[in-house]
Parts: sequence; structure tokens; C-alpha cells
Amino acid sequence: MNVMNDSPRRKELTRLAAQLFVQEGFDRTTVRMLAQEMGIKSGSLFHHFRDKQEILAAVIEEGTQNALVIARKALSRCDNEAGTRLHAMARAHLETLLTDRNAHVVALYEWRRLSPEARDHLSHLRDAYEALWEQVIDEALAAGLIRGDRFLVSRFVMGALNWTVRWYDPDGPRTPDDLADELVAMITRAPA
Amino acid sequence: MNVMNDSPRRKELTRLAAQLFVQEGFDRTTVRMLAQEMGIKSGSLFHHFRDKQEILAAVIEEGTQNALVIARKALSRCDNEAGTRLHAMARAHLETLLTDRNAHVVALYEWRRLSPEARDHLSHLRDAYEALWEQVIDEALAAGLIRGDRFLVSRFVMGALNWTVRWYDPDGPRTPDDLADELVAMITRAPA
DNA sequence: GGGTCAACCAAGCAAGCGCTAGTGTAAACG
DNA sequence: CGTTTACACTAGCGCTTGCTTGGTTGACCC
Repeated sequence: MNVMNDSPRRKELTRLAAQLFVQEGFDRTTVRMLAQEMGIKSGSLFHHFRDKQEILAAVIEEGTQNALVIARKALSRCDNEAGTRLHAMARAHLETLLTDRNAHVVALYEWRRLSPEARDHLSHLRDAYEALWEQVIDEALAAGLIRGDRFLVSRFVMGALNWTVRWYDPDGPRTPDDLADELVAMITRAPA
Repeated sequence: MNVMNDSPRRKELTRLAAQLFVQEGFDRTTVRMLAQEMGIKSGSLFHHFRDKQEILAAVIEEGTQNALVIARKALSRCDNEAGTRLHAMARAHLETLLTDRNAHVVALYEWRRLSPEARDHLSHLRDAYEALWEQVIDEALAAGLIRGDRFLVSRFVMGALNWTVRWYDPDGPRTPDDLADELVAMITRAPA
């Protein structure tokens, strides 16, 4: 047991772990399964991670950090029109959720399995992401595009979007863009 | 090992199990923890349930059946106006979700842990519940109250509602009714 | 060309897991 | 009365779990 930095090897292992965590769930994924998927023996795992919980934390950190970057990029790329920004945010959210899917499903489902310290650290990242949403919602409210309570609306919207991982079929006829269109149309007052 | 009927004792044990499953998650809840919470020894548990999975199935069945009954009652109690019915449905959903909370959280989080047979059986119950939603959404679409695709809208709405178990604080200032009001207002075109 | 170091392995420990077998007991039943 | 039934207990089997220990390998470094 030695490192907790982010070597390239560790990044790769984290990616593989995310996949297994999605397939089996955190608790049902044994260190032996993880090791086999990674092509090493179970003992060697603890050279890269202090314990099993740290693997989970690494997966979730990766995913959340990615989501933040993508959302910020999407917002910076569009003008200041509230509708456009709302749209961009929804699209960015769905894109991360459905392409970099594994890490996000883990973040959504296995959050409670984190150790208190890890949860504390990661909740700051998550809050930063949610703040982006609240800001965009605020703008849409100010522009009269939607109505209601800023806190509730942003929670409802994020709920609707996060729930997609339960039913969305990437091989079906609908693209993530379609979903974003539909959602924005549903909550805005002006016709699309 | 003998019975799989629904004795009153079994109902009570199921309720207690739901609470533990929420607190710890299904996998982390051991039969010894369950037994202790129930005031018996771990071996005695298997007099009431064939195995641990059956306890989970019982919890989820209870919750889903309850939700169905409550939603049907709520719908039958209101007139045929689409807005009223949409409202009633949202309120019923939130009420079951936030009062009979335990069973529903388990159903949402631990669905994947069910054995294939149990999942098959319970998915029929769940489908019946979702059909209620799609029907109400259909009526609202026909009345011009909301717009969009019936499938997507109902999924978005259920996502927004189910997500509430993540952030809603029953001791906070907002009542379940407040949430239902806000959600309906968010997605309908006409002013509240 | 000896030293360093990240990466890996073999072996296994202690604890905990779901579940079973066999028994006890008190109320309900004919 | 004797039998049945529902519920609980004790004791533990067989297996898996996360993690540790001590040692080996091969690439790189001055």
C-alpha cells in the first residue's frame, strides 16, 4: 500500500472498476472480480488503492469532474440567451450521462456507500455542478421562460434527467438531443 | 422453512426489513441484523421467508401494491377534468413516496437485486402503476394542458417525482402538496 | 552494474456471510 | 388426552469477504 496519486495506470483501473460497479453494484463487486477484470491478482489492487472504498471514490470523482468540465464548456460556448443556455445545459447533462455513463450511474446509485470523509470531499464537487444548474434556471426564470421556485425547479429538472439512466435505450430511435428538446419544451411557456 | 403466505407476523417483519434495507442497503443488511431488529435469532427468520431475496421481494411488493391502491383511490375521487387528475396523481405519488417511504426507496434502489423470477412478477405490478400515469398524461395532452410526447413526458415526470426521495426533507417548510403544485405548474401551459 | 522503485504475485488470515439441521415449547384442535 | 401447528432456539457448516504479508520481477538511472 503506497500511492494515492493519479497515475495513468490508476485512471485505467478506475475506468474498469466503474463498469463492474454498474454491472454488479458496489457491494456485490468483490476485489477478486475487480482484479480479474484488470488482469492482475486481488492483492495487487491494494498497491493502487488504499482500500475498496477508495476505488469507489475515485470512480465518482472522475465522473463528477468530467461532468463539470463538459457543462462549463457547453455554457461558455453559447450566447447569453436564457433559452439557449437552458438547452445547452440539458444537452450537456444528457451527453455526460449517456456516453460517460458508467461513472455517473455509480455516482447516482452508490453515493451512500462512500465513507463519510470521501462523501464530504465529493459533495463539494457535486454542489459546484448543481450550482451551474441553479444559475441557468435563475436566468430562465428572470427571462420569464419558466416559472416557479428556483430550488424546486432545478431539483425537478435534474431528477427528470438523472432518471433517464433507468429507461433510456441508446440504441433506440431517440437521441440525447431529442430528450433535451423535449424536456425544455415541456417546462418552458413559449412554444418551441 | 415452510410458509410463503402473508401472515400478520410476516407483514410486520417485512415493515422492519424495509427500514433496515433503506438504512444499510440490501447487500449490507445481514440476516443477523434483520433478526435482531425483529427480536428473534437469525435462524428463525427462515421460518417466515425462504431466503433473503424473498424478504426483499416482499418489501417491494408491499410498497408497490400500496402505491397502486392509493393512486387508484385518488383518481376515483376526483372529477374528469384533466388538470385535477394530473394534480391528484402527483399528490398521491408524493404521499406514498414520503409517508410509506421505506418500501419505495427500496423499490427504487434495490430493484436490481431481485431474483429474475421475482423481478418478472413485480414488474407487472409496476407496469400497472406506470400505466396509470400514462393515462393521466394522455388526458392532459388531449386537453392541451401540456404538450410533447406521451412516453417522454410521463418518464420525465416520474423521474422528477422519484428523485424527491434524494433531497426532500419532511421536516422542512414544504409539504408534499407544495411539491405537487409546483410540479404541475412547471409543466402546464396555462397559469395556475 | 549496483540501486531504486513501481508493479505484481502467492499464500493465507480473521471475520463475516447465508443458510441448515435438529430440537423445544406453548397454544389450538380432535 | 394425544396430535398438530406456529414459532422460536442452539449450534455450526461451508464458503466468501476485504485485506495483509513477504517476496519477485523488470524497467530505468547515475
